[in-house]
Amino acid sequence: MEQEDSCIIRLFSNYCALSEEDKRLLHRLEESPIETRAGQVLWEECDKASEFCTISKGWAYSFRNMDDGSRQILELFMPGDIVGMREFAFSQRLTGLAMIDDGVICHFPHHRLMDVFRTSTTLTAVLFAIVSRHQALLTERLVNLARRSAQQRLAHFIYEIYERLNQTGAPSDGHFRLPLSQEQIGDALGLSSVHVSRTFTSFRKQHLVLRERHRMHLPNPQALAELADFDSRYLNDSLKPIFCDNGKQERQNGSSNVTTE
Amino acid sequence: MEQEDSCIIRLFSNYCALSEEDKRLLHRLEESPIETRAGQVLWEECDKASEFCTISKGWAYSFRNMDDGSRQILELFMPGDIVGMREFAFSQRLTGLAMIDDGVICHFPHHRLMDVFRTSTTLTAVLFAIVSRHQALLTERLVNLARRSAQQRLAHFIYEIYERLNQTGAPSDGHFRLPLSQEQIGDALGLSSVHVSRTFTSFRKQHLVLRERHRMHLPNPQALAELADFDSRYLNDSLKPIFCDNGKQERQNGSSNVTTE
DNA sequence: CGCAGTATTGAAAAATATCAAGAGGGGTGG
DNA sequence: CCACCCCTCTTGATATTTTTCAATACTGCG
Repeated sequence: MEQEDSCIIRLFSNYCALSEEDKRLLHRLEESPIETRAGQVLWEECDKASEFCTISKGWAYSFRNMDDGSRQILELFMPGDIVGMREFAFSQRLTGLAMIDDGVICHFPHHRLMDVFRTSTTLTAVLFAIVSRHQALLTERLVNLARRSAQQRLAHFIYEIYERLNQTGAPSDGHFRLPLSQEQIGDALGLSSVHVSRTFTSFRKQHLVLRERHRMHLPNPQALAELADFDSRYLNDSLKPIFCDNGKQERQNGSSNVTTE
Repeated sequence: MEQEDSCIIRLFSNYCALSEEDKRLLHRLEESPIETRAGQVLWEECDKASEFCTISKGWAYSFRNMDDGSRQILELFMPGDIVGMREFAFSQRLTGLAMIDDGVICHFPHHRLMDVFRTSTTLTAVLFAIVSRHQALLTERLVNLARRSAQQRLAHFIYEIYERLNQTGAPSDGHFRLPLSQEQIGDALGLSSVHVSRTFTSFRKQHLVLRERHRMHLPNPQALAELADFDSRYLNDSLKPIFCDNGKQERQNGSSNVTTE
């Protein structure tokens, strides 16, 4: 219980109580950390894919460069996230990965995951839960891009980040850092940077979002969430206790049960 | 080797040679098949989630109803697909599921998956591979919706289906059935049904896609793929042999290796 | 001080949605 | 077999949203 510094372990612990053996296994996924610089591209779209990585410090994003020169940012990763699961079944990367901040990441090869499958049913289940949650994020982003106006998209994007940050513990009465340029935000939302700027201006006039360089302030998060038609189930509901095997198995009888409700 | 009728087993076999024991385990996921009718809603967005299901016959789609009355179709499922993984970590459904065709589906509870984790590392890895491939599809759809014109979106959508159908074996010189109305296609692509109609008309004039009710004909699939900026890696590359444990393990030494190249 | 990246604002253009009217097709009941 | 109706599709006119282009301002930094 002493090496709780690891964000991976903290992340996994959200889903299930871990045995010491499990923790030891997880620690192996964080061997050989590497310092990275802001803007550094960790891999390009067609690179060979035989590794995952975990992000220990800093933010990163996955992206795709389009034929017409534009770019789509697909996912935003924060400390504790596991990156590269998408390519488990693939030999090549399907998206690039770049650091936003300076940070620290740890690579580990695909077959290390096989060790986990072989050794710990608990960790396997938690991994599945993490992938499942990740897919929920992707789905929500898809809905956001396909069906909402520019205002709603931006509101949703900002509010999602705000919520994710709150979940990691840092309670921030509406203030937080968002180290993305308006162009990058546009790349994430499928909007031109010009329109992102206009939308921010509009939000400022409505007193919904105040942005000063990379510092954000939400005077009224509730209102922003409503504008975005934000349904937070996809972020919150996933922290329910998962079926765990280690020792106490009594949780497995009732079907699914929620933590707080 | 005699019960190869099961599409689940066929699907899994794409990734890895299966032991008889594995096949038996898989068969348990297809117990108690249920007949379903076209249009039938298998679950709604907020239903309790404690089951997956496999689709044995027919097509289905997942959807999300928006506040403004519109609807987003997220994924298209075909025989052999496993549905509902997204909610493994959740207590509620995040999207609805509806049948397009008459069909046959099989439910199985989440904890049945735990049996798989406990019993077969091979199947666990294949499951991961399937989820990974599924995530690749989602990602591609996201890029499609965020970054492409209506023409490209529709072209990409149609060509993806064409490719997926080809992969399941039915080689169809450009002819296939697409049992979706133009309104449903619009719901999938974030376009109005009117605009889908216009785009189809334009395709007909360009001799790219001929659609007659639910029958599609692609006189020149190549051209369509080019228009869509279609990169088929996300569909094809995933069939590489995955690290398998059963018996012959020699595949695990080299890092990742591709089947055909 | 000047420079490069970033943000703002206006005007015009392009893409897509909405509204509305009509056409075709297939099933059902008389 | 016909009439009718519902559903899907098509097409035109107009409205809205977002993009693009261009000019200018801001900011931190060497």
